[in-house]
Amino acid sequence: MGASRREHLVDTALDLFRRNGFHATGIDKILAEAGCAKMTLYNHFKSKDELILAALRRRDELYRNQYMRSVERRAKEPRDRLIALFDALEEWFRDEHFAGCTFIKASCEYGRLEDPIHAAALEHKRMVHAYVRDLAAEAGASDPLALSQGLVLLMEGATVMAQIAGGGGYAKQAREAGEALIRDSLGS
Amino acid sequence: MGASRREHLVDTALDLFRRNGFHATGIDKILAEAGCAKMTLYNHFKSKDELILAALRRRDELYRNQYMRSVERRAKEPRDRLIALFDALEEWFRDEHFAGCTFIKASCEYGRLEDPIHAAALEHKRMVHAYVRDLAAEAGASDPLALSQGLVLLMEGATVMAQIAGGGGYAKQAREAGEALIRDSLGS
DNA sequence: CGTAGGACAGAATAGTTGGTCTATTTGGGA
DNA sequence: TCCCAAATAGACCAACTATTCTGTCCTACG
Repeated sequence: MGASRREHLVDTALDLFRRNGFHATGIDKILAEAGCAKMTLYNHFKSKDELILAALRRRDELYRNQYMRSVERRAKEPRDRLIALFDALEEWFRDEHFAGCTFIKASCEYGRLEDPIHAAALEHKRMVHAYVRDLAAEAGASDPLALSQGLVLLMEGATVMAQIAGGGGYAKQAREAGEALIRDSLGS
Repeated sequence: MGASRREHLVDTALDLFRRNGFHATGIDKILAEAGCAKMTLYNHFKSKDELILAALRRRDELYRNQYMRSVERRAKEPRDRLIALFDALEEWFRDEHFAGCTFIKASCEYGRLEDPIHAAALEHKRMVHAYVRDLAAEAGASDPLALSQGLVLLMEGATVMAQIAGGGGYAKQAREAGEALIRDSLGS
């Protein structure tokens, strides 16, 4: 169970951070939940901040894998996949464990741009946005960047509103607006 | 200076909350910044949470006044005002004190929907969205609610991205996508 | 079998948190 | 000028924070 103790620590930390926030989650609570000793934490990580960074890396890995897989499972054609972006969002929002975007939350709690935690959040967003841009290019948009930027803002807006309002039909609203943008950029 | 001590306390608390977050801002820091004693805080407010709620009320009042005024100053015709929503956003993002949306941040740090602080954030969003919906109706949109929902998601998305990326051209991107939605809904 | 590494519980660290209490000083209105 | 309400400074509290250290135990490997 050697190497997996670290993973288990990161996973339970991520879960608590997502549910209760970063500042509000003390180390003692993480250790109690994970059922391990204080020194095994500080053996694997220099500080709480490094544990947070590890948790964000894990979340990025999990989210991108899950989300992109969900999009690609739903549609094969690039254009259809642009629309599937929003259906995959809806699936996420419907998850009983949905608690908003962990990276938006991280950037809220660690607001200074030069903070490594904030930088990790920005990096995650960049990766997701690059994925959307690539899809828009594959779909043959006249201006893939502009289209993807519009879609991305709708996605982020829906995510933030789903978090604040606790669900609601925001993915559907975003999808309808997104379809208009796609029509506008790809015709028909 | 009697009644204004309370106001001054709320203002400096709001400023610190906006810059450094809610959990990360202790009452001692607020009191030091405001230059007043602990008992005058607890004389006016039952708890830190109540001070936060007062700060959010103040922020709501300030923001809506400023933002709507900015929109209405920029354009007279309802349709033009729909576009001015994004120009007013840009003005906000460019402000050197811009630090993201305080209400999104509050909902991130107080994630439970039943928390009064979270509820205050939702209420603020509802008010802003109602304003956009009214503008869409005045502009004669075929489906004012649908149009306003699309515009609102673009606005929230741009706000969140401006916060994470620290500025950038998100207001302009949102405006371009918004213009497409408006064209789609109002013609020409 | 012996030993070395890892994880364990738990105490001690020093600092901060939100909140209470008291005793003193201030300032504005009658 | 007097008085009362409000603001003040500052001690005090228990609980919590992240982090370090000690000492014991278990397990896997040589």
